[in-house]
Amino acid sequence: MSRIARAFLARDPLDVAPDLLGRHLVRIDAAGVRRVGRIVEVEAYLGEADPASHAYRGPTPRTRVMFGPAGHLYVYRSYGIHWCANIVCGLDGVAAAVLIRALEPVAGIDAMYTDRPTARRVTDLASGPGKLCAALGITGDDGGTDLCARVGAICLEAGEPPDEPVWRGPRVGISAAVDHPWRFWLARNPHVSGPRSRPE
DNA sequence: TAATAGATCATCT
DNA sequence: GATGATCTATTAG
Repeated sequence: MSRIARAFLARDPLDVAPDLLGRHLVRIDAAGVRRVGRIVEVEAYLGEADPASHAYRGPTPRTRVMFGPAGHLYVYRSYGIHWCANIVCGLDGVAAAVLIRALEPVAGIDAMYTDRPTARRVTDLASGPGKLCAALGITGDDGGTDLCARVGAICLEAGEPPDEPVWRGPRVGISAAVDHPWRFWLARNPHVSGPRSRPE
C-alpha cells in the first residue's frame, strides 16, 4: 500500500477534491487496529479567497496549519462537540484545504462501532464529518499530523478509483459563499451524508 | 418520515 | 459575548 505523495495534494483544491474520492483514509488506532475508510464525499475550501473558509481572515493559531505545506491534517471542533478533519492542500502559503465529509468503512469496522455507539448500521458509521472522526478516533490531538510522512498514525493510500459518476453541488452547512458547487461525492454511494441527488 | 431543539466549547470580536 | 464546515433524540403527522 503506497502512501499518496505530497505533490498530489499540492495543487488547486478544486482539482484535488474530486481526485480524493475513492482513496483510502487509513488510521492506526491506539490499540494498533488499522481502521480504513474509502473517501466518498468531500468539500473544497479555498482559504483567504473563500468567505466560507476558516482561513478567510488570515492565519490564526487555529488555522496556522492550513498556511503550511500540503499533506497535513487540519482538525477543528464543530459546535463544541464534534471533530472535523481537513486535508491541507494547495501551495505553501495558500490556505487551501479539503474537508472529508463521508467515508465508506473498509476495515476495522468493529473498532469503529465501539467509537460510534449510536450507529445502527454501516451507513451510520462515517456518513458525516463529525461521525467519521469519531469512527476513526481522530481528535484535536491529531491536528497537524503529516499524512505524507514515511511513518505515522494517519495516512492516505491509493484505494480504488471511483466506479461510478462523481457529482458536484453546493457545500453543506455554511452561511457564506453558499452558491459555489465545491462539494463532490460519488453519485450513488449510500455512505454519503446529506443530499445525494444531482443539483439541476 | 420530517421537522426541530438541545448539547457544548474553542475561537475570534 | 456570539457564533458555528454537526449529530442525535424527541416530537408530531
